Amino acid sequence: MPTPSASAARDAAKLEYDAFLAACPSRQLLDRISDKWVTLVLAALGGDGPVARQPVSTAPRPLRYSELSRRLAGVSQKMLTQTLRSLERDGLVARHVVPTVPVTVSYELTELGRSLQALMRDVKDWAEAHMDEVLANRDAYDARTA
Amino acid sequence: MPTPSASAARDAAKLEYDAFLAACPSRQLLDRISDKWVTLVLAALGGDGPVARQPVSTAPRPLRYSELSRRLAGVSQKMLTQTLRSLERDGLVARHVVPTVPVTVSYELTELGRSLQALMRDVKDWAEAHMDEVLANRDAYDARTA
DNA sequence: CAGGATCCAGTAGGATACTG
DNA sequence: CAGTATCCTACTGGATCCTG
Repeated sequence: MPTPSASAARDAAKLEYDAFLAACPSRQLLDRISDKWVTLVLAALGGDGPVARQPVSTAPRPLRYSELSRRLAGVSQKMLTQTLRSLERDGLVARHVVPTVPVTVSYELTELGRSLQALMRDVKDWAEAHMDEVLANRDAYDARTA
Repeated sequence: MPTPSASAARDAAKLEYDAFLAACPSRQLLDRISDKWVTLVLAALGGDGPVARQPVSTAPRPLRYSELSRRLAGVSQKMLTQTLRSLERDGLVARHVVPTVPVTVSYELTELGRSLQALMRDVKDWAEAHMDEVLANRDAYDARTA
């Protein structure tokens, strides 16, 4: 199944699925991945560098559950677990359990996950890079409508 | 031109803002743009072609409110209006009112909006392109945990 | 046509407590 | 450590009615 049909299937899929249609499964998938925590989890697991800022600093490596919860400041354990389960089910992250005591669990991106992470990282970077501009626009809008 | 918040600040912004921090404004912005309807509205206004499939078909042009609601199948008028207002306030879309009777309102992407749309289009395309793979992963996961 | 205003159900998501 | 289970609230978002 996973063979050279990669690019061929990709092209066919683009014609099959259309997120503009309410009933299309891709609409649900879009809804899933359009999530703050999904973006941040992927970013954390993928290393936060724009491309390869410092190959040493935050290189993509498996992260422990506790590392993730520390990295994603403010995330509740419920949302973190829920997000991780969802990503695991969709095959975007792989979960590794080492039966030490207490157990050691780590997460890392799959190939599929990395392909999405590359896109989501850009979105996260966009948000950080254009924050000032957006803030200024909001002020202008609010002043205009006040 | 010693403006502290002009272009120099943009570069610094990448270092200033960090969506991993709960209190950072960019976290809120990330939350805003990580929205199904935002993605779809931007895609609709930007033309849905992957890059330039048919320069004639769905070229980026201003869209009427009713055109948008038809394009985004299943969107409620509340969500559409709310999304458009939010995008307008953030300076991602421009709203044009022509005082005919009844009024004619159209929306188009701003420069800033186009910069984000380019990223979000990739995300939407990703969802459509990898739908089959994700679906297969879900089946495998569900079978495994059943 | 392009919304504004309400009402209301569903659920996302936080806080807390417990467990292998 | 890495969760699961439960409770509970607040907000999301759809449906409906109304207007310039």
